[in-house]
Amino acid sequence: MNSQANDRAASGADVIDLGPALSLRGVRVHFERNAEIFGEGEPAEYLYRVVSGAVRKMRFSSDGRRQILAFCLPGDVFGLELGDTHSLSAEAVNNAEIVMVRRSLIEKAAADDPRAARCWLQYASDSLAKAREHALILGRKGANERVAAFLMLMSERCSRGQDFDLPMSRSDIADYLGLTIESVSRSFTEMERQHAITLPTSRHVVIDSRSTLALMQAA
Amino acid sequence: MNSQANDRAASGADVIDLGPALSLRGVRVHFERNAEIFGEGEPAEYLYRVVSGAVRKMRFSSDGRRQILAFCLPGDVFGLELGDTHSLSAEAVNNAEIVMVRRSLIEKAAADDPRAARCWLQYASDSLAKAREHALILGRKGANERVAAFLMLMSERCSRGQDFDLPMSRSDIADYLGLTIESVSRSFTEMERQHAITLPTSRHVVIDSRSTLALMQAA
DNA sequence: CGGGCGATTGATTGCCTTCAAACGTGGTGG
DNA sequence: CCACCACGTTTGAAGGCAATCAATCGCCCG
Repeated sequence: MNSQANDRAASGADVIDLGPALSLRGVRVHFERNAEIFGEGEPAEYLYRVVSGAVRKMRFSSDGRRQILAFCLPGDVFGLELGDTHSLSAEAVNNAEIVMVRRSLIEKAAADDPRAARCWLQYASDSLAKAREHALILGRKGANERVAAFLMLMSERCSRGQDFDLPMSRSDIADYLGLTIESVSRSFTEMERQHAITLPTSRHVVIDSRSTLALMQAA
Repeated sequence: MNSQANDRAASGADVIDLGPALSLRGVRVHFERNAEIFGEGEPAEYLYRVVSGAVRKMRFSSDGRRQILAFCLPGDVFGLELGDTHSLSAEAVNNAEIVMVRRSLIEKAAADDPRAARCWLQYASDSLAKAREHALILGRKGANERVAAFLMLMSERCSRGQDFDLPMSRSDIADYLGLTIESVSRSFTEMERQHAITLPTSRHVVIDSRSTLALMQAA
């Protein structure tokens, strides 16, 4: 069902599109749940685009704690580096279809065409905005606020109505928000108790009151 | 001071340098302590470079809490946007000399010269790396870890030996690290107690044991 | 000398983490 | 088809750490 949407959107799903002036044909690859796509420090030879499924970008702090910096959902491009190596790791959250394009193609396009360079710049700028938004969430003190903000984000990305499926586990959410899985779970329960959401299953979220959710996010 | 500005022997103090291929002459301006340099949502007509002093980049969450996203120290470039408006505010932490350059000059240079475009890209990429590092600090759980990590960062930037001056107040540090001023103060005291640092004054930091500090940073 | 501001210290509260156990679901093998 | 296990999730109880409230200190400046 979602293959329909994706096939249509890319008019050939094996293309990576960074803007009107930068569209490149690539190879489609399948990654299984929890498979590593690339690791921190590895040579950055490709960039990637999610066709279906989800990807987590992550790093480990020196004491072994995992930090998830972002989730990539269908349509998102990731792994594009300026330097020679990847500055973080990427894994498939669940079974995922990924398109890969050699980075050298991007570099050539950017060197030849200023408009392509601008597309690349736009991508970098968007990444920065997302990273700042994430830092803002992490700066929030309360667990409920963080989880509410996360749900608002995900509903904008995933939802075509009032409900959607979370691609990732509680553990992933916890590592993204700087909390424990127990705290995340408790926040979900609390939001259900306040009739902001309903959870038919642990992964399926129904937004009952967007305003209540927005309230929890702000305070 | 105009004669100073025209003096090329100023070794480019009134020049913004984004790399070998992108160097632009600007105007030097003075900002007083706590003066706003630009506000969130304002038109982004200039980019800036710190000559002396320090600048804080910040946003406010919906409930009024201030979040500092980064400090800019001498040499740092800030305020360069791809869109029409600034995505955050900037204020002088203390009296500061700032060089301003019209953004249109950068855009023209980038459109004409691919190497200039690449410098801009490099700047964006560096900003992203810093934002991620910040997110990593905020994701760490302990207050001591955050403050230790902050001191390590600042000592790399500010210090030419074992000691340096912090340009910003405890309140600024707290809003950067997602803590309260009391927690920051207690962490400083704790690090003094462990003989990692000494504080001759509240702003002047002496690093007594970099290894102890590194240990606290890790966890 | 007095006032004001930032920083430190102390006492208490509250929230999140930790440790622990129970629950539910999906998958496998009997 | 059902029993059973594994895994992710939820819930409970207790402790720890940072926030909060409040008072004092030190310093700069008038």
